[in-house]
Amino acid sequence: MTLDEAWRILQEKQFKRTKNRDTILQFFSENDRYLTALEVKNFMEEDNPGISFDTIYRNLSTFSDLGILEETDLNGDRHFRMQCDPGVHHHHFICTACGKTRSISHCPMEMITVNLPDYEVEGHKFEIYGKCPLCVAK
Amino acid sequence: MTLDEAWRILQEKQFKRTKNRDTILQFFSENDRYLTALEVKNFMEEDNPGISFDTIYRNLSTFSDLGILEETDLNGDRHFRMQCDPGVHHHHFICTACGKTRSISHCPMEMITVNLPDYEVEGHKFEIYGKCPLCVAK
DNA sequence: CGAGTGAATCGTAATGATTCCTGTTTCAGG
DNA sequence: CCTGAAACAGGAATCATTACGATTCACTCG
Repeated sequence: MTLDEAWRILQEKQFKRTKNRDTILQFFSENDRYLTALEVKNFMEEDNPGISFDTIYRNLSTFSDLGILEETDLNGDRHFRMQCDPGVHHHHFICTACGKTRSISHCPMEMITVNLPDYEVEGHKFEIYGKCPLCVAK
Repeated sequence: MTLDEAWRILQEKQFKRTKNRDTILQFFSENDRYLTALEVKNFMEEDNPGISFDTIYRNLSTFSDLGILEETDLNGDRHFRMQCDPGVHHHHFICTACGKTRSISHCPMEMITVNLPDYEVEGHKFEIYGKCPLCVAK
């Protein structure tokens, strides 16, 4: 997702355009991988030393709710990345060394829900972990 | 997995037979679902009020390492359940209401790794969330 | 069977991520 | 430019999890 698309969504929902939101989105648009709140904070402190975790988490949650960011739990910590393909269902390979991701378009759900009659499926999680070609080379 | 199988593994690896480990395994063998450390602690306090979290987590981690328990992160918290089919790769449907699980034998990995040449796959996570037939009925 | 040894445990303190609270600042609209 | 609502800063609180020194326990061997 581009910065413009993100801001279009935010303004449509009446969210204000603030410096902090700009900086956060900027950071995500430059980093094509899952990031933690701490990484975001470290980046933001460069030009806003007093930034608070409250601000970070509030905005990350907002962005996640609006579908601007994708969110996942890795080792019990929340991680966020720019929504890579809005509206298109997909999964990720996640590099455990550098954090970079690769989209996986195949989703196993259709094949499986057939075998779950009477079950009410609400969601699912499918992620593949390993080393990307670049990190394998090292 | 049965209690006997679990103890066979533990004794093979020279782990001592303690009251706490007995109680923990007992609890898991009676509850066919993912449990938190807190749930385990609450159960154990009935006959051991002074039980410490250190003991709980240490043993849960040990059991998980030995393949006696299966472990997963749900909403950022560690959850454990008795290994249901040792040695046989499978996934789970997890009921978000009662926590009960149902094994899913189908695994989408073969189909996908083909499309990840040069990637080094270390692991994957596939879980389905929703309501089981019993909880749907309510 | 009873002492010795290292594993296991207890009790509590520390940690790290996340959330909450309160007063202050900033944004957008009139 | 003024104003109310949204957003923010700073710090305290919470929750799960881990760490640690002191103590107890399970098993071994004499």
